[in-house]
Amino acid sequence: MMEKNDIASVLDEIATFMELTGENPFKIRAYSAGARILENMTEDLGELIDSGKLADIPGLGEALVDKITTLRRDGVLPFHQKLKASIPAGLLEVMQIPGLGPKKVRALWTLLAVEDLAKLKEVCESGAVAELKGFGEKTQEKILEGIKNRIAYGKRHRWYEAAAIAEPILAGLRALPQVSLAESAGSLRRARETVGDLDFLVASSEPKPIMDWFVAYPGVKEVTAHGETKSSVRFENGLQADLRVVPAEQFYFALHHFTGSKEHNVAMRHRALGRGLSMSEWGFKSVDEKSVAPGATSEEEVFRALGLPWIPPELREGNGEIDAAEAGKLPKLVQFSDLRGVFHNHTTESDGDHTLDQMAAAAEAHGWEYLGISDHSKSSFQAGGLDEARLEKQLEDIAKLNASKKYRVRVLSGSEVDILKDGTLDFTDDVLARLDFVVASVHNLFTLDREAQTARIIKAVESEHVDMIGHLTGRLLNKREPYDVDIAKVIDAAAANDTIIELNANPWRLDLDWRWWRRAAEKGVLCSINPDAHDIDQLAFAAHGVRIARKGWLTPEQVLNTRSLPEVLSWLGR
DNA sequence: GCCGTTTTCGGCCCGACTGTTTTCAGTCG
Repeated sequence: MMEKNDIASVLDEIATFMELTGENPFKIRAYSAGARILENMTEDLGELIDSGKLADIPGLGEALVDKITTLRRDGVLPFHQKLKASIPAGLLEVMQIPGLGPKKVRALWTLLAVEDLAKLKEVCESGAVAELKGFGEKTQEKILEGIKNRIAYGKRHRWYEAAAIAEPILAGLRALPQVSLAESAGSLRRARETVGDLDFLVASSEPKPIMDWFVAYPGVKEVTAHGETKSSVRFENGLQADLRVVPAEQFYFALHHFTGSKEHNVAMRHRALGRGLSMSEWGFKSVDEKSVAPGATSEEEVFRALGLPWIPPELREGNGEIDAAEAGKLPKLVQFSDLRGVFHNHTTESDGDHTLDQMAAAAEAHGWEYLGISDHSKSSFQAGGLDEARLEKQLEDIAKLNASKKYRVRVLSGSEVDILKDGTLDFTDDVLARLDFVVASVHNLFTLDREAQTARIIKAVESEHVDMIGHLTGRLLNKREPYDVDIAKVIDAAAANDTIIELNANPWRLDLDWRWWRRAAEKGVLCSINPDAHDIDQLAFAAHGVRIARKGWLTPEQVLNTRSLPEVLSWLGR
């Protein structure tokens, strides 16, 4: 049986193959769109298929439903296999080289027998590529450069790394005298966990000096485009950045357009057409050309023209945000300033870099009412996990610190207790009962099969003393895949047992993923935005968690640590 | 391949930029 994301990959592969065979572009788009739908779907695919409701999803017609059903059931699709057999597998990688699209790859394949990157490199180095019609010296060089850097180019960058590059550029753009408005757009503005490239948008009537400043920015390794209204550069680490300069009256249309997502824009354009307006990054145009189309001096006005309230960028993923906006049901999203404390933080007792006292001082500086300390338990030997005696000692230290009234922040005693292989915990119930809160996490046996991993975690969810489950899937962005766990089942168990699921705000983790939170919250699962800080600076990771919570449609009411200390203690039953 | 108050065919976003060629095709977003 094949899972959603694997089916999506097959559909994407079909789309790429069809590009190479010169299929109808709209047919290709339908397959790609189908893949995106599957990836963004949190409903159980098996249930949708069984109930016949898969076909109700816009974008999935008879043919795709049929193919998805076959893939899920058989794990293979004859249509896909046949297509695959007709095209060299290596061409998929060739397609990834910047500047190479289906037409050029097809030419390389049919005219120079290029079937993989090795052969591509060879024919570039021999000069054969530059001889081809439609190719030339520059293209040939660019391909070689692309082969050399393909790993760096292909990689998506974690949000905070992209943000660190974007912020000074944005500040620099705003400081230029020719610039009246500047924003960053794209997936950075939508707060995706990873960012493919940076999109800057500037309003100005004098683009040239702005473009010149941008392409000369320190750290730019390569200028891939330098035009009147658009320039593109690439930085040392492979991250690409685009800058577009538009007249002020187009700025908010362009900002909306380049913020995306693509799916959101498609839905917005569709809505505009229903109101007699054609919508693009340039603005509205009246379809009948008789009436004057509305302009916009803010993003709010873009939405208002379509009868909608402003939709926060985090929600613009084409997952029903427009329907919700129309119905007046957009969530009032949680904000960083709503947080009144944080759980799940470490000290020097286990693998943290700062002492209990230092962590408390740092939490106080954030203005928080409480700070939850949860060092590792004894089985996490590699992290200096605490045994019962050291935990006892830490309990006393925390009690003393609180009693001293040195800080106004109340330190809550906890443990990040290991979930053992069979789902039992690293401490016995009587030990756990003495703590203010308990986070239970998996730190080993990442490769257990789905059934065993799920059962193990659910057993912890059901444990009387476990208040929250830490980093549910264990993923490290760009580094380690999530472990194989049936998240929907864990969510159901968490709802049934009043167990919180953590939103681990470490920017490598951002776990649980934003795609699941809306469903979890609808089922009644409470979230806790936990920095998992291992030093005083990492307490600020909570901000990353807030962004992901917003992406997951969460309101302050659905997040435990927006509550006051008395409310939190009451919820914890202490 | 999908969709439909323009409904079973015919449209599906389209403009900027580059590199090639010399007026435009291909790529990208």
